[in-house]
Amino acid sequence: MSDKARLLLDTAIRLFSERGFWDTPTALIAKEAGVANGTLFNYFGSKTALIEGVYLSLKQDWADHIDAAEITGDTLPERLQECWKRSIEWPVANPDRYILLEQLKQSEDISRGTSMGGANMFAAAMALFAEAGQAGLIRSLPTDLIQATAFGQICATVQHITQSDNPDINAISATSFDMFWRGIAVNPKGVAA
Amino acid sequence: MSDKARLLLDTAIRLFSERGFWDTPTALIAKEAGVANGTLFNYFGSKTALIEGVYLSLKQDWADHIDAAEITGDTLPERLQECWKRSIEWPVANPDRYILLEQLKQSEDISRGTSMGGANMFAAAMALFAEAGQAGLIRSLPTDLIQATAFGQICATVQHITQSDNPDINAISATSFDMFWRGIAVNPKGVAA
DNA sequence: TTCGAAATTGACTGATCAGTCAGTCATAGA
DNA sequence: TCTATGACTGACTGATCAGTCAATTTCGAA
Repeated sequence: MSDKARLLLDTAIRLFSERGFWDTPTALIAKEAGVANGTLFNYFGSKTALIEGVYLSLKQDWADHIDAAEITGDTLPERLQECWKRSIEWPVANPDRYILLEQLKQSEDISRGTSMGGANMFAAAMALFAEAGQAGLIRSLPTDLIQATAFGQICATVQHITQSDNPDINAISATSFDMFWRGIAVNPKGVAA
Repeated sequence: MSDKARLLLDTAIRLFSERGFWDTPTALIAKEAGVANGTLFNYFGSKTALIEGVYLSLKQDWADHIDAAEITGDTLPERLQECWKRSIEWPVANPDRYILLEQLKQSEDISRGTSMGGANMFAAAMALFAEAGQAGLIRSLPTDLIQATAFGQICATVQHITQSDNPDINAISATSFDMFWRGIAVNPKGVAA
């Protein structure tokens, strides 16, 4: 990706966060990025293409945070908990970007193809779930349901943290993972919150 | 609410579902509702006011479904499970309206005041949680986190059902409640999925 | 230094649409 | 029947904006 495209994306992310998609003319994005109106359309063929670019960029940011370093931990649940914690950190650290991403996920402008494409944010976690299933640590439950539940609970945790004063992020993250793990584990005793 | 306002709301809900907010001109809503352009603005002062009306109407629909009949059940967990099941039924039965509601919840057009206002969809469930807490059935966890988690897991369950072929809604609903209850209960043994 | 291709520019256009308002008309009350 | 009321109408306006394109600038290669 060229520097100009990167600059336009970052400017768009900032302005979309501040003003919303439909109150942010492309001309303003170009102006704030310091390029001409027409230049924006050299890099993104339409406003919709720009919005899709923003979506993929935010998703990639989140995925990169989760995959930033090797997942370590003695036991599978510990490694899963590490994934869980990282998944919560990015939205908490980047609330504006997270809100924007949530809006885009629902938006009619993100085609089904685009919404599926790009980074799979939870590839690492999914692999660990598969391993845990093989190891007999998880009760027999639909994989889809486990994944959707995990994502739903992570978002719920983010919301709870965001609304708290002085939250202890690590503690809340551990508590919410404990709730989740008790729900799916064959023998949840092994993990303390 | 007058018949005309109701008619305009229903027409708007249908068109917003079919075409999205920003591809639905107010003139089209009025036309499809069989009234003049200007009449829409007699009932809703602006397009934003109309959108907020749609949001409140959908939220009320969902709440009405949950509160449709007295919650019965011998034990508190059974009554909670009944609430859980009803909460899932409406989105599954009205996927278009549910998707629209999710979009609106994120939308910049719904002011914080509006998003808080209107029916509290989970008032009945909240009361039951409070009772369960008093009765010592629930572990010590932040109330906020429990509520957010419940909502997140319900939405995850809806997503899972929506993506399934021939889903057994009652069974999945029971399974997902079981996952949730194991997460928060002092002694989850009492409830079988 | 010259040349050509590619990148950049920004004034412009054509279409869209929220919201207005002067006028119409159905109805109720006298 | 006559009149007053206000709900309703729909053509119109003023502003907005995505996207275009001919002109200009940049820059690397010869």
